[in-house]
Amino acid sequence: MPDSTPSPKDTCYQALKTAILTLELQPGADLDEASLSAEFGLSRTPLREVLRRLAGEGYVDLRLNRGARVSEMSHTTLRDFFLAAPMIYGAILRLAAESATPAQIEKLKTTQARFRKVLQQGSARDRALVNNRFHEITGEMAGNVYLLPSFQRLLIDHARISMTFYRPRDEAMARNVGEAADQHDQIIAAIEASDADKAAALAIDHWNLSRHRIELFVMPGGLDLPLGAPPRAVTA
Amino acid sequence: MPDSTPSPKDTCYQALKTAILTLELQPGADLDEASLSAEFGLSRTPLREVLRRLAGEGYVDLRLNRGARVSEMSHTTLRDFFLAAPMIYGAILRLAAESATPAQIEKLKTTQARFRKVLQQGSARDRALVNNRFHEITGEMAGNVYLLPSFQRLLIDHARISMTFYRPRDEAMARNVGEAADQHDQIIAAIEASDADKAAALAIDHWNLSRHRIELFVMPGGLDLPLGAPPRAVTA
DNA sequence: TGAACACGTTTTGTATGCAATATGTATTTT
DNA sequence: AAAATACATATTGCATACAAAACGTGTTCA
Repeated sequence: MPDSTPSPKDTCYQALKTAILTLELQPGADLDEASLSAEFGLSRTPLREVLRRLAGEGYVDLRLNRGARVSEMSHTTLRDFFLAAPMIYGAILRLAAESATPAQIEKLKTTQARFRKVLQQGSARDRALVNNRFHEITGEMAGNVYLLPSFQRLLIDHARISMTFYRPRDEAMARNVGEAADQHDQIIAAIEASDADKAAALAIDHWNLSRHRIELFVMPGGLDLPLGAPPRAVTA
Repeated sequence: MPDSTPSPKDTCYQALKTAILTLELQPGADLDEASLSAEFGLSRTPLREVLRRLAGEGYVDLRLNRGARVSEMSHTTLRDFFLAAPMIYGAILRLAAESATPAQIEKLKTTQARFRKVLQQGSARDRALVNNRFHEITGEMAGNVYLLPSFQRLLIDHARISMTFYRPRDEAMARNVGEAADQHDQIIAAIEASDADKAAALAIDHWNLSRHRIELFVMPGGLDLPLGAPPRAVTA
């Protein structure tokens, strides 16, 4: 039988991952080896291996002789993000539609059901995590080892960005998030119908919606700019 | 002044990397911690961290309680490879053309000069490594943190596939490799001219040539098949 | 007053020893 | 003779101890 008790190492790995995704550990935060190893009940050696792994996956940055930090999210990365995301996700959903297994589709539906639930009664944290899981599953469906590294790197920052707008006490925002859930349903339908073109198109739509959501958030109507900063056009 | 002596850890990391890229360490090969740590003069602890890092970058696979192996290259990955490569590399070169610095362009030219040199008088190993470096630099130029993970994963297997056809004692193959070098020059020109569309188009061409090279190699004209194995169609 | 320096503290990096898991071989059992 | 099992061996995983590097603080010197 499979070992039901997860090792402290796995626990630590998962905990750090979700803490970073949910911004409980903020970008740039210092990760002290001693305190972390104490917190999770393992010695520094395996903890360091966990940090190495997280670094490889893009969750943290390592600096020689100066410890680990939660990976940064600069403004330049936001631009890079929206350049890469539609292309990668388009390819992922195309492949997912071509080769998803029934079992995977079932898993995706279950996750989508959970997503709708947490949209109604969950926290921003729950929403970001379940949404993240939804997209992770589409990545598993695509099953292309060369696309996955970038896709998962995208999902990390997508989850972190999500955290800023998944607490919508704002009408426009709530409607936007509801639309995202509808798109999830369409994505599932396209995958189930093996309609690769439809799936790829929906990927683009999904990111356009996401970008719009961010613009709603980053540009809530006009913040005061520092003196001397010239106003910039929002659209390209 | 910067430390001129590389640490044993870095030496080990680089050595393993190039050994894997050049197939000196073959896909699936077992990596024994004890012997490796002895070979590179460091203890198992830092060596394990090197292996973890290499795993994160896609060079090796880790199996719980069963050590590290050089990552496999199955036939299914070859298909995935040519699905992902043109898209990713197209995007990389597009971005490279948009934002390469003069210093980076200079580095690319230097590398291309080295490439032409090793094409004439270098080993297959040299050719694969310098070609790999050429494309790595284009990745640096693009500078998009979300695209790089997949791109570097592609470059690993590209280098390993290259190793099989960079020893051309075959006329068609030699011409093909020469064409690749010409394409490199065109790529440099497009980047220097900030011509993103041209660069992206060249990326596609470059992969088509690469695919053709592989077909030449995988289908050299007809090997004797084992009895009972039905002949298969080459094209889809 | 300000900058540089020296020293003590803190934190990261490495080595070694031990525990746990997997592997290979010989023996036993049917 | 084949399969299963028990045991010895080898290899990986983890904890601790030590070395080295970075950081903060207080002092000295211009």
